Amino acid sequence: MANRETNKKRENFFEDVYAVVQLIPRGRVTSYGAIAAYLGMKSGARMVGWAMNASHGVRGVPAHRVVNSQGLLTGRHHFETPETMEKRLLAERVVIRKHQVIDFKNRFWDPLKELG
DNA sequence: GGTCTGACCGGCG
DNA sequence: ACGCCGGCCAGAC
Repeated sequence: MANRETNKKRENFFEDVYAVVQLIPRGRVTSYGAIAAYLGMKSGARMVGWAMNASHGVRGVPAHRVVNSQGLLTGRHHFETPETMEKRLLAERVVIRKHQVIDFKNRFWDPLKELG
C-alpha cells in the first residue's frame, strides 16, 4: 500500500540519519547538510535537523557531533542542558569557543568523502 | 486542507 | 561582513 510505503520510507529516513551519525568517529564532527547530501537529499538539511530532534533517548546516536555548516553548535539548546553538547565534544578533545568548533576544517568528517 | 515552522544551506545584492 | 530569500519535506494546528 502507498500509505504503508510512506511510513516505511519515513522510518528508513530516521534510521539512515542515525546510522550515519553513528559512523562519525570520536573527535570529529559533521554537518546536517553533509548528512543530507550523503542520503541524496541535496537541500534536505532541515529534515536531518528534524530527525535529530527525534533522536532523544535513542542509544548510540552521538548527536553532539552534528553541527551546522559553519561549525556552530546550533543544536545545543536541545540537549539536557545548553552546555551538554560542548561538554561532550570537549571530552573528545574537540575545543569549542563561542559555541563554535575550533579548527572546524580539520575536524570535519564528510560522509560523502569518507563513505562514498 | 492550507499555512506556518524547523538542531539548515547556498546564493545574491 | 551581513541580511534576505527560496528550496527542501514532514508535522502540528
